[in-house]
Amino acid sequence: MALERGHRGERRSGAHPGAASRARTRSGGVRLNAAQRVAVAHGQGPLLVLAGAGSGKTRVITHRIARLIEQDGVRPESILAVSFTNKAAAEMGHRMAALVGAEIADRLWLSTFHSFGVRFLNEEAKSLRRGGRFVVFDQGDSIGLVRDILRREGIGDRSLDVVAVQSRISLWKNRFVDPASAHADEGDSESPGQGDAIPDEYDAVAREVYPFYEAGLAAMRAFDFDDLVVQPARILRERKRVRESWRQRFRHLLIDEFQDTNHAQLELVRMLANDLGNVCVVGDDDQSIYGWRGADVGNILDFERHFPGTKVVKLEDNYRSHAPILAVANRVIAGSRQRRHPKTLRATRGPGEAVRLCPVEDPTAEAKLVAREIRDLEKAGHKPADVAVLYRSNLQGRLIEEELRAHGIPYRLYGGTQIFDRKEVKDAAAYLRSVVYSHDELSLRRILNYPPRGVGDTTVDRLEQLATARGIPFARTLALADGMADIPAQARRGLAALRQALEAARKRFRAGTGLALAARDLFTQVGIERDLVETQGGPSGARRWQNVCFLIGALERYERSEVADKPSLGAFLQRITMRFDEEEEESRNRVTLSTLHAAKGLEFDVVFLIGCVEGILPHSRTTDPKVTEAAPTDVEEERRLLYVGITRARERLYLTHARQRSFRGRTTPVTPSRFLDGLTDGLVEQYTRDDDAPMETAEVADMAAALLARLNGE
DNA sequence: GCTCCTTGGGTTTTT
DNA sequence: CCCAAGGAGC
Repeated sequence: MALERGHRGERRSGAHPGAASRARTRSGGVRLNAAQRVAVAHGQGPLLVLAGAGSGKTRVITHRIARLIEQDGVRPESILAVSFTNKAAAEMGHRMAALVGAEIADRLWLSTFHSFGVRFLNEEAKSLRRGGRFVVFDQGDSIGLVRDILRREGIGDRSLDVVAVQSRISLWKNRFVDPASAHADEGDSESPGQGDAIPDEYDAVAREVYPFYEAGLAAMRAFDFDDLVVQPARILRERKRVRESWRQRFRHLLIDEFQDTNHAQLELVRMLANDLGNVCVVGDDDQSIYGWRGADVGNILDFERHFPGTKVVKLEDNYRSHAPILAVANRVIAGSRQRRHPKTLRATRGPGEAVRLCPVEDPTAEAKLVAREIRDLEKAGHKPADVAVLYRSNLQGRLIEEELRAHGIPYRLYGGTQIFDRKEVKDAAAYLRSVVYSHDELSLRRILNYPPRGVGDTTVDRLEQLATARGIPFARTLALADGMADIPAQARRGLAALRQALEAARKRFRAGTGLALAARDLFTQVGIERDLVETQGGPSGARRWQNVCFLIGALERYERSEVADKPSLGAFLQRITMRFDEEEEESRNRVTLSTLHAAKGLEFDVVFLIGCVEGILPHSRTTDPKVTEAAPTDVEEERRLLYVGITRARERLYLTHARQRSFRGRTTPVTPSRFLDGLTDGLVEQYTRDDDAPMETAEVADMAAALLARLNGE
């Protein structure tokens, strides 16, 4: 029954026995504090848990679920717990298994909004005009579709930002504004979702594209990420019987990270909530950092209005950080000018070290400081894995990376470009999609001439014209190309070869066994391996083929794990589109490099929060009046970003700010972040290293030795 | 149909 | 300054 079976296998391989997991909690053994107990003990009706950073919210959720099952006798399959990422959902599975045992944990519905949506739409497929099978478009696909439409319909010029157009449409969709209403909205200041954004040329373009976009999805039998939430919500709203049946299914809903939900997600929760209103939401408005992509902090601020009679519990005891770190965090967030649920984190861990405020000359010196400190920390017995370097933009990470490498300090980049986003993996996946989803024109066009087989733009145009003229799907024209005189012989041969390869693969995949093998054969047959390894050549070509092999490996793993259900290529593709099977985490001992956004939910003994300067944090895009759409609320989101970063630290926190940085090739002076104002009075201490100078011979020797040791170790 | 070069842009990102 | 994406040229 559980949506995410992923955690099963991992747990079997011996992850967390319950005792170990309990021993790990720092909240004074297994006892819950008073507020936590209230949240766990709450019976029927809506519950809002305002969980400050490090206040043990996951414990509350898991203990609450366990209590519902064990004391109230709620059946596990009638509990739906929604997280934001697959990783969080899997982690929840582990924790639940530790609490109530694997058999019971596996019966729970633990999922993300989006994987719930897929499950829902698969089940309700009959009532959808798109028929039984649908392809899921990720954001890249959506952008690709918008790009095609802009080109095909001749809208705008090429300076147009396609991403901006797609994001307007996405914001509309999430507010249930359909293409017709988007037109009706014209001039309405409420237009694209983000409150007081000024309607501009992009609204006009997006409005024009929107109907084509929706038609395109329908023709391709595709749902984009927004649809995965919006469509279930809409179906539940419009069909009483479907609604009643799903409401009966779930006695209790629990939603984590509620401050990150958007309008459509709230609506889905409302539609799923039964008459008892057994909805428990957990979150922290002070950690709301995804407003820019449509998250509405109002969902948590006004939860009591959405669900009358809500019981509110505040978790303010922090079990993570030492007092000075919390004092700084409280001070930073108290400066917020936005409406919030007032909260103050209380320290339960000892007093500890003052937060270190580090002025440096420039980002290079910043990187050097970080690397040198980490080396000293290692000497003092800290493990690299206990240390993180956090920053506003990925660009900043580059410099740190270089410096750590020079010092032989092992690191891992958190987030960053995922393996499934790599071009070669997307190409390979497009082949699989073309096999399964004959209507997925986007994927078909992607592979039509990859690897190069003599099919150029002209040929594609001809086929497209033919499809339009005859009113047939684009895919069907492949079979007709042979008879078309205006298509060059080479292109005809190429298309025939592609068609046969896809057809042969389709037969093998339909059998439902040996999926991975069939995929590998397909990739080899159409020449992906040859293209990467030979044509493109070099070590990078081999590595890219390895990435493709990773996809094959993921398919193989899926095939083996999902023995209960019948494995299907379609299900696999839906999973990878939703980043289900992310890269196996290298749990080796490494320093974490991460953006502030990606760091939410993580914690470390030592945190370096670099680039605390105006223009970076807050980012200039949110403060520069010249930049369209910069609203005052965006600056407050930057403040919360800093707050999130600060509260990642358990024992030691460095806040670094450079005096100058280079911007567009120019060296520009910068000032410390406004958010640091008022932190000087005893909360923090100034910290500089005295070796902030050319390296000494001994240090060079040290670095060389560290590097050598690493090279030998790998 | 493919390759090199110019041009423009440079925040965060999971699903 | 550095990178990615589209256009002109081969």
